[in-house]
Amino acid sequence: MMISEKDFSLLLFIAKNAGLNDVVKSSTSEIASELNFSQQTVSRKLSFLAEENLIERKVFADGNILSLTEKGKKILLERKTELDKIFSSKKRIKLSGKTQSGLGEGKYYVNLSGYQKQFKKKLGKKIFPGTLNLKIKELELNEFLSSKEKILVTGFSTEKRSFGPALLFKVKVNGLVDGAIIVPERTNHPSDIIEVISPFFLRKKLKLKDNYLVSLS
Amino acid sequence: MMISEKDFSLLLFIAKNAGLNDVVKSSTSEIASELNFSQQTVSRKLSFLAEENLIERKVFADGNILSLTEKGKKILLERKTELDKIFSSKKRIKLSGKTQSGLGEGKYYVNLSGYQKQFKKKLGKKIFPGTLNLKIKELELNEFLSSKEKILVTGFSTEKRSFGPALLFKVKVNGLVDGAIIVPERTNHPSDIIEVISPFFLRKKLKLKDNYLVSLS
DNA sequence: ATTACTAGTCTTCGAGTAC
DNA sequence: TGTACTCGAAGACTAGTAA
Repeated sequence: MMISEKDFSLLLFIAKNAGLNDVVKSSTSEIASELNFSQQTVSRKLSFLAEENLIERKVFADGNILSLTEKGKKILLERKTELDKIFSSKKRIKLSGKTQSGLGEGKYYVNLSGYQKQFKKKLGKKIFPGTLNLKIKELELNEFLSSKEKILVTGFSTEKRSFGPALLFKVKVNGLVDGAIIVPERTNHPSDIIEVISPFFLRKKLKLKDNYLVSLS
Repeated sequence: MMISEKDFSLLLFIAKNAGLNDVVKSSTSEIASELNFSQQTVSRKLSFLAEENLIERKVFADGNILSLTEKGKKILLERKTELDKIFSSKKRIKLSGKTQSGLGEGKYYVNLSGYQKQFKKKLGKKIFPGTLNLKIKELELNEFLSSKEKILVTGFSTEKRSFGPALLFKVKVNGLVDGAIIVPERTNHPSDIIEVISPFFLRKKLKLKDNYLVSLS
């Protein structure tokens, strides 16, 4: 079931006039002139909304008695929740860093299938087999990461050795490109270099060279 | 300009992914599969939204960079405000009263064109030339009225005499019918009788006789 | 890979009316 | 007054395809 904009306006009209738990009495032509629809459209749409169980409707000789059903209220609430989220989201804190040439270490780890599988599952996409190294200010990093959700990547063992767990923090690189900061869960040497993974080869996609300024948000 | 449901979904998609003040990069087909539209529809609708100045759009060979304009944000905010109102409205307090036969006094005052004009302007409809008298409990009345918005009706003078200002409080009679309680602004004798005006002849419309119970909300 | 035009199909609208 | 059916017109959608 897909409700149209006009359907939604009608639902809103009923909600406004009846409230969530009361009824409103009105005729199709009265509603029509209020919403700038035709009388016929209101008639058709009221039937539809009642059929879909979004409203309760009783038709009398002099108009309709209308109220919202639980399902109707739910639809309105869903909309409200979506909009609330959009307007309540805090301003993104940004973190700036400068590109560094990596040692190829990141590439090795990120390529391990024990990690790759989890990246795909938790970030939704296959990750480019390499990392972008950024030099940042440690103090800023802590503040930045504390505003982000932690995603845990568990450790695993191969026949030869074991690999520790890590944390991912989703970011937008230069405001556009999806990526994630990856840090070992228990790092013994705090560092001012972070590694960013992404479905894309970031150096190429963003045309980066060493010592270029990159923003994460 | 009337935006459709699909337009709105698209706007919402951009708002969710770009946030209010940032951009998002995506292709028409990517958005299409996300929203279950066709690629062509997304293309058409993005053009439309950009034309209507609801979004800013830059088209590149590998997709679009999209963000909300102030006008786009405003539309979302309007929706949010409407829904907030619906969900924040307190439960209506009700007031019960019993019908009384009036003295015809109310009818006289309500009929004066100096008042009638204001009724029409402030309540939106021509008022039936008569009042419904209800006997209520004064304590309940105060609480009830304090939850309502006051609408002021100004006094006026004719050649013969002058008429004082009054207050209106919009109500629903028996949960259905629009009406308003009217009280003189400076009443010298507090009373347990109130007068209700309405676009309709309430006694007839609600099939009332003396001493019938009527609810106001 | 993209975006977006064309053209045919499907959906939705409202004027005219019936009841 | 009401609601709501029919039916022709207008609008919106997508498959095919060009660029």
